[in-house]
Amino acid sequence: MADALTEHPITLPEKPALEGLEAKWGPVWEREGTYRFTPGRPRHEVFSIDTPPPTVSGSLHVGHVFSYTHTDVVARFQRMRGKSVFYPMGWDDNGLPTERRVQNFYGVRCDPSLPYDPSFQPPDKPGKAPISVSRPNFIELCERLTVEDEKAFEALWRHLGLSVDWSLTYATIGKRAQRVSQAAFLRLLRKGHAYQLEAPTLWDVDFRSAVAQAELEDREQPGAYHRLRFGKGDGSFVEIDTTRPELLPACVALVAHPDDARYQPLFDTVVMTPLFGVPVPVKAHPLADPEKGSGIAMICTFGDLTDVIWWRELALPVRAVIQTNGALKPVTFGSEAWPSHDAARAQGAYDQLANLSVTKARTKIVELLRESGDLIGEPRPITHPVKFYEKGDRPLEIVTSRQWFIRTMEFREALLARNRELEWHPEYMAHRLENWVNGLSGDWCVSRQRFFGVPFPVWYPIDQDGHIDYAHPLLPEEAQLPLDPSSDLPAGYGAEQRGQPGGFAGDPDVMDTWATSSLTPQLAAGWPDDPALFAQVFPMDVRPQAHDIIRTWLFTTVLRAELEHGSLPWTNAAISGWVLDPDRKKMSKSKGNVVTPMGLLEEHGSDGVRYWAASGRPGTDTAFDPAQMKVGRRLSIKLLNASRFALLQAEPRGPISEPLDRGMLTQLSRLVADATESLDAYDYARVLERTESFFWGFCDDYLEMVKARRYGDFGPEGAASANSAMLVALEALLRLFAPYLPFVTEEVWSWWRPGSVHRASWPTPAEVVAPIGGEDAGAVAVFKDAQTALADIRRIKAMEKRAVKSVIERAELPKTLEGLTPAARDFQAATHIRALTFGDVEAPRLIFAEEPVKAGESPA
RNA sequence: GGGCGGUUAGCUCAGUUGGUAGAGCUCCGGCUUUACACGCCGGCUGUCACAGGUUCGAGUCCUGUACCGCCCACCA
Repeated sequence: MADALTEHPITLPEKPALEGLEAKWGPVWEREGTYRFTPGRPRHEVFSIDTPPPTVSGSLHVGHVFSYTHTDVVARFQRMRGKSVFYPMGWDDNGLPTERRVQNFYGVRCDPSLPYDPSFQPPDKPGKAPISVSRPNFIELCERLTVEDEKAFEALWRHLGLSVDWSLTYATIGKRAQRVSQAAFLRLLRKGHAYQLEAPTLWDVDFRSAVAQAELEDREQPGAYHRLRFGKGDGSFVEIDTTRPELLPACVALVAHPDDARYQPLFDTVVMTPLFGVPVPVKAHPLADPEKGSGIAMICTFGDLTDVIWWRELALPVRAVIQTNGALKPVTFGSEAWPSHDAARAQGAYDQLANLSVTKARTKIVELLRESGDLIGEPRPITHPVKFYEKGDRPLEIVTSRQWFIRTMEFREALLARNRELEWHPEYMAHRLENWVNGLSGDWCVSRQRFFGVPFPVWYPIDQDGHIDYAHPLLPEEAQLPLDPSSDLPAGYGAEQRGQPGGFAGDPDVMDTWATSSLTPQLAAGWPDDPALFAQVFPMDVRPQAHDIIRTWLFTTVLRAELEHGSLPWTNAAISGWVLDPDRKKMSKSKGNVVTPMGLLEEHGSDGVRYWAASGRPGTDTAFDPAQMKVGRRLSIKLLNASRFALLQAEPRGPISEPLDRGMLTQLSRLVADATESLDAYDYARVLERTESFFWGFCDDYLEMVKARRYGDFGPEGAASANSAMLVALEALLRLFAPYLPFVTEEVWSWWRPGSVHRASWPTPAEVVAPIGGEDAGAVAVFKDAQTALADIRRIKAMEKRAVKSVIERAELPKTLEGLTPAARDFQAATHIRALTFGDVEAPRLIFAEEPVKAGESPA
């Protein structure tokens, strides 16, 4: 048959091997532009990926290899289906990890009040005292350092075989990222979706910055209930439990449940705080839990988020004592804010607390309360969850400060509707976002009191008295972006007016890192400067990411796309699990169980490691398992050798007439149909499993049974049928495996097919059965019976410890296997059966040609 | 407290619309077989977490329970 497969010459290596394939093919792919995105194609011919940008100041670990492989499999599949794949790589160099690394590496500190110094060069080695540099200089240093990190990352990704288009890279710092972040922010501001407010805010006292709800985590901390008594004025007392006695001076009310009969008589009466003699009202509120403590609680400004709710809903005054550094600020009793029945005593007590940290103040006040007799009994130790900033070391406080917010609360319904529109893989992950949106308690606080990050592109006028007029911000034109209000000037002002009465002041804050990360689709897709590219790739097809950052990255990206574009940012969210160590714990550095990815790739081969990764099902945490990598490596080697066998003697060729050949191809076409459907649904693990399973059957049963015929034992027509079928199967199998094992499949492809397998078209069921004129279900039945009988014969030979090639003079098989008759010749050749009959027997009855191997055992 | 996922062989996991329990690894035994000893063939191993229910029939569907894990929560 003069088919297309013979047009290309076949060149086979003597001894094929996996070693060196990464080094061989990586440069070829780069040179040939195999993975290059083609601009200009219409949206429906594009598959675009919102690649997660790894944090470059960190290090890549096996978890990255795991999840990025999943994305790459999908990318390769879509490319083979004919899509132009937009597969960029981002570098996340924004945020605290980079800030710290740059500080330490160069020995510098950022001082946003300094002007930009274009000639600044950092010292070769960091000095003892940190050098202060301007924010623009600091960002330059960051970009310089991360370039080195990015090179190492890229080398690893290339070695792993990610089919990223390396001409499409972006960063989350630098001018472009700032321009996008600032432009998006200004648009929100002009639409009224961003606003500024002075309000109680979650505050990290070490970072001295506000943090957002999404950045919180609970940690179990030791604490203690302290029972305090408040005087009712008639000589009797009411007792409350608190874990934060140091906030007693910040107490503004007591609260109990409206239905709590014990405290109903006290509602709207006034009681006196111990030590300080501050009169506070007793209030009723449904959030008070009668079961907790004594059933009545003190409200402080602010001990926790419940205090904020009570304070707001009960319209209570503010008596803040925690400063931004976490110490208690000095206050004056007898003042308007701190009335007291005994101001001198109150001040005497408080002066011992002022300027102490929270923990020291707690110890001190317990001492004072014990002396005064207001502490009832001793503190009862408990363990309770306390809110922390996820990167912080001390519990969060709540501090009143001016912050920027992006509206989220009023868009909750819209976001829930978008969530229903989004296709999640696996589907159940949608609950995570739904729960998070339903649980939102406030708008998104996006400002951070850090130096490094994207500045808010905003200035404020300063009036003649030197007061900053926050209500009338000075905004730039979008064309001016990016800018830094600490060095750039608002229109109509001169540099000498900075900070002067009648002049202006730049907004000192920077944006939350998620304010930039939430724009990765826009950042990668050229928004707002390249509308053609943007239209070609946005909304993107898929966001791949892990499940732990659904509430942060995924949520904020959906929010930003809704607010800016009124659409989803992508149509699919593919969620990958974590890599767990064999003890089922998350792999982590601190546990010392992290393996370097490059070492793994070198030991098991990239294809071997990818095999392990791709066997982890979407959303499912997967055990780190080198044994699976060895299996993947073995599969790759098998692919080399089986391909070599198929190609070793590819002539003669001709019509595929033999039932085993036709049955095998029919099964393969069904596999192709299933694989295509599953990959469309992101179920890459299933496809690998099915394809692998077929392939082993192909090698162990099909190839073994057609071997003799293929070598010409039954004439040229039989050989031609086998050869042609094998090549059709091989060509399809290589393409099915290509997304998973890109190196070995490319190697084999290069022996006999032109171009790259990764640019070849994805196989279709019709194409596989075309040479046999469509599916041949009858041949499948023949193949299956032959396989069953083959296993039976092999079992008997193994049990009797006979050689595989030992000859069987006569065999009688159960009638249930009679279906193999059309392939009897192949079957008998593979099993070395001379005469074959079928009868009413349960199991095969075999008469071997020679005497049994074991002495004393009679022939069957 | 709310939500989600899981529980199948010693280990890691498949099991598509209900129809006689599977794979790989491990372990054991065998085989120099003209693609592969980086190989091949075979064997052992299960009250499908538990209790009910629906059904001719349940690993699969329904209800409940237990345990593991994750996410969330206003945690005095």
